[in-house]
Amino acid sequence: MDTNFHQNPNPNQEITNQQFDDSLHFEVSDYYTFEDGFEEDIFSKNMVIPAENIVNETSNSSRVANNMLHRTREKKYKSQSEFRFVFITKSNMEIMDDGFKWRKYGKKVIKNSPNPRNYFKCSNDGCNVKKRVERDREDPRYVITTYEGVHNHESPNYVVNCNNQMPTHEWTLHQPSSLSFSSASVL
DNA sequence: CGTCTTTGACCGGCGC
DNA sequence: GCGCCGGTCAAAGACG
Repeated sequence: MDTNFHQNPNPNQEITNQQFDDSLHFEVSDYYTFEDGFEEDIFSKNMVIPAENIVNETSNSSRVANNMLHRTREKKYKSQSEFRFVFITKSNMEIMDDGFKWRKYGKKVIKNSPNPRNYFKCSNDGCNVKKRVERDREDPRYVITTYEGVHNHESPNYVVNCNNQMPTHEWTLHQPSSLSFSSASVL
C-alpha cells in the first residue's frame, strides 16, 4: 500500500529524538491510514498493530488503537475513497501544531466518554479536510486525532501558537529515530 | 473591526 | 414512527 505523507503531523519540522521540557513533550504512539477497502481488511484480520515499530508500550497503545478503530468502523463515511488517518499521541496537550491552519466548528460530548470531541476544518479556501480530536475515553493520557480527506494545497509555513499554551514544539518519537512517516502503514 | 471560538439548535442515520 | 446519537451549522461572544 502506498501511503503518502500528505498528513505528516508536522511536515514543517524535522523529527528528532532530543529530549524536551515535559510540558512540550509528547509521544507518537500509533497512527493508521484508511483507504479503499483497506479498513475492512484490517478488521477481518483482527488487524496488525504497526506501533511495534514506533513505541514499546504496545499493549496499552494497541488497546487504545483498537477502541478507536472500532469506533471508526461504526461511523459511516460519505465516500469510501476519502482518506482517513488516525493519529494517537501521548500528550498533555490536545491541540497540536500539525503544520496546517484549522478552524474549530464544533464540540460534542460523546456518550460514555468523559471527554468531549472537537471538530476542525482546514481553514484554507476550498480545502475540505477535517479532523476530530478527543482524548481516549479509557486512558486520557492519549489524544486521538482523526484526519479525513487530503489537503489540496501545500502545508503553510505556519506555526500555530496552540492557544498560547506553548510557542511551538517538536515531535519526538519514543523509538526508533529513523521512523519515516512516508513508509509506515498498517499492513 | 476582523477573526476565531463557543455552544445550542438542527439534521440525518440508525436501531428498535 | 420515534428517540438516540454523532456531526454540522450559525449566531453570539471573546479576543487581539
